[in-house]
Amino acid sequence: MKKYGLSADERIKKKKDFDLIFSSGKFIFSSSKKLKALYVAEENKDEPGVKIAAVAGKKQGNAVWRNRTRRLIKESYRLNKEIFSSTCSEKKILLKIIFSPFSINQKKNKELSLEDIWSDIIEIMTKIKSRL
RNA sequence: AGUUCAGGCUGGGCAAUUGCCUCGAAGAAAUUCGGGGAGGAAAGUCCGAACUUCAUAGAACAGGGUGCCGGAUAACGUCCGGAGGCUCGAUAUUUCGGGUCAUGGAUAGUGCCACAGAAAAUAAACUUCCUCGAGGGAACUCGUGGUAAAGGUGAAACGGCAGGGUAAGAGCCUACCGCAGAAAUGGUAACAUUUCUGGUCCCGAUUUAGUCGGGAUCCCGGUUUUACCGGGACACGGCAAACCCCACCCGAAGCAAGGUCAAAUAAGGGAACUUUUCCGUAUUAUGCGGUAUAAAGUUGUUCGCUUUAAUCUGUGCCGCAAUUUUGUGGCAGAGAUGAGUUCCCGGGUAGACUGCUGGAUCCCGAUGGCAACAUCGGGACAAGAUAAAUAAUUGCCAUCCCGAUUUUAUCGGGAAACAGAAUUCGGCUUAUAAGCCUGAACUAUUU
RNA sequence: GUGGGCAUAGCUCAGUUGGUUAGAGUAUCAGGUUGUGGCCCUGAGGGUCGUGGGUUCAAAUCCCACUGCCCACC
Repeated sequence: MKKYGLSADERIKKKKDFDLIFSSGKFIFSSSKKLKALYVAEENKDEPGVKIAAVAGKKQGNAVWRNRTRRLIKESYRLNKEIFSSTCSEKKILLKIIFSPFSINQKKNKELSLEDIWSDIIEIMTKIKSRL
């Protein structure tokens, strides 16, 4: 597995997984309220690891803005995913997380850059890690 | 020269690092190497097609759409060319240029036209006007007829204006304009231009004159050509984006179409196996009672409790009854129905694959055409994802703006739109920073 | 991909066979009533009828295009 990669195995692809997380997941917000996250942790001894997805609601912006926001979230996760790499394999846990923007939208934050997202992603990831 | 508006074109480039999707090659695999990776609107989903399935013997109705004429096209509500209307500007009185138009039919029928006005659609009633008669001194009143000119309102008033004419008047007559019809010429056509729409006589109704109806002859046009028919006009206000009529077009649904494979599950079909053991009792009945075993249900679990272990038909042997047919009981073994279990078929859900990108394709040139476009020749292959890839960061160079130095360059800072493929094409509509091109309007300066 | 609906005063809604002041409730403001406030009574203001075109003598109403919101189906 690549150190800074984000292949298809590390993303949530199935509709059942999304239904599970949206129905029984736990919320976590960043301190600036820019982002929110839903996560589910389940025991899985065969394939421990982390799976993520990025979701942007339809009312928050048009297609270009939503795509860019999701790419920025995935990019900042990709460069920081070493936070989870050791703990999940030790505890035999499969962690599933959905990130999505919360208070930001296209009208307020038209030009979004990586620096706006970076610190919030790290904060959410460390919070989830401490709760496991 | 600037500003605004309308239309059109372009829609920053190169490199490095880290990633994603897809295709190809290598490898047992992890993975490695190489090729490719958003738009002019990908958008809105407003039209038209291709493609697929369903239904089909054909047609019509209903419903929907389109609407000046000709052409282009696979098709269109699109495009090109032309005609006409409206409008703006210039010129200066007739043309030129720009913009724009859902531009068939109001004599097929129905309906609507507020307020005001005499009247809003069969032209008639009312007021006024005029002749004649009666009354009266007169103003005037009443009756009889004539006429549709006047009524000033309205968005719109039943051709306009001028002259003649008359008792008053009227296309009643005349000139010009408008409208309508016919013919000729030009044009494929829409349409445009030009010309014509007249004269004489007789009879009847009514009358002051006119007018109306009928007829004859000359004239014009057509046909079936010694003949027949038609014509010689002022009638018909607007609205069809009101119903409607006419002409033309449309079968329905959509890639979540459709096809292939196929966990699960219901119905159905086929095959195999199972459908019990012991004891007692009775005989009209394979019955009844007990016991063990198995399965199912109940319960957190065990025990316990409840239910089920079926039904029918031949065959052979034995016992009993009777008259030989026969009846009845037991045992053995077989078949059928039902039930249960397992397997297979079938079915098609989740899921996977396919449809899936090479096509009415794009670029260049020649020929035909005013053009849209067509034909021919040469060349090119250019995203294919599915909770959905096409990205992030940095540097350099271009473009524009601001500031400083300074004199045409340098330094520093900043800006760069609208927007993301989802089966594929042809259009339309809408959004769009900056730069460039074309056109129109306005403003200023100079000559 | 397909189909349907809504937009009118600050708010909730009438009004759409086209017709001459676009109306009601509530809210706001002013006056009255009361010792004061509320309730109550009287009056006033407040509308580019979502935007832009067109048809018509006349458009909130009819037609076309656009914007925003909502709903349904496979």
